[in-house]
Amino acid sequence: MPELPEVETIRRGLEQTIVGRTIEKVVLHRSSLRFPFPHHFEKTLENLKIQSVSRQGKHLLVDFEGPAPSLLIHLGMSGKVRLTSSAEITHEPHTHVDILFDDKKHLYYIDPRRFGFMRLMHHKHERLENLGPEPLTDDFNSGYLRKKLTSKQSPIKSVLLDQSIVAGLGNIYVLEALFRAEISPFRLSQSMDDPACERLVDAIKEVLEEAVCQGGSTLKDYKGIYGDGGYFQHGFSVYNRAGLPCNRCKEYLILCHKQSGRSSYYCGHCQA
DNA sequence: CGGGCCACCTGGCGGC
DNA sequence: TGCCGCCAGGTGGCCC
Repeated sequence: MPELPEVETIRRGLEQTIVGRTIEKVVLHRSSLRFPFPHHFEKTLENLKIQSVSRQGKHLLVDFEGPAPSLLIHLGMSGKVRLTSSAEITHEPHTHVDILFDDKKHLYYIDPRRFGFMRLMHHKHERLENLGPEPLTDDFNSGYLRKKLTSKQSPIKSVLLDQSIVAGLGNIYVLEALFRAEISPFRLSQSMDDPACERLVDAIKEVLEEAVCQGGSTLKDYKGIYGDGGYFQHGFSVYNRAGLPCNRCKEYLILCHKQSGRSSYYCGHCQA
């Protein structure tokens, strides 16, 4: 589920509910997700008081008061975070982590495919290696993008999926932004001139901001920390719309072609 | 080294 | 009904 808008929605939900709370107990229902949990993971977190919840790209970062490592969470493809009162004990399948707070609420981590992971970051403010700029900050601008694109041999879509170029985009929002910028996902990066880079940067910011406002996109899985879905999927122009009419030209049908193993949806008429 | 491809997992869906 | 192949919001590692 999770690209930047979904992770940001979760971050906002957690910020309002767990900041100031203290972890009483951590229970793991398996020893690894994508990677093994750190040694002494549970004991390290117990009795820590949450100071803030932040986000870098698709990563969630939980910081604690006092000298303590930060908790880094990546949701992979199917990871979900659910906050429930003590009354709701309903464990859905694939619940791998159970964190109990001092107000007796549980934070569950659920992840059927187990592509997600958790880490402890011991160096405060340690930058996540290899993460590019946040797309919604001024560090991500057309000058920056143009410079990054000139040396690339690959099509524009692959570059935008590279988290070291810009952090937080995934298949959905890359394709939606390319449609808005009227740029084909197959266009070679080197052919992107200044006007094209400006259109693309604007489109990326616009799409992400709208999606964040709507609580992200819910496809198969739910997303909010209370199990509530987002609404941006109703605003898709191309994603999952193969065979439906393009809502810009109203004439051609949205196409779907594989691009390095993943589906690319686009309008062959509006995007060049 | 850059870029393409596969593997890692489970579940849901459509087709036969 | 049942089985099979294919697909899915991500990304680290391998290979050329």
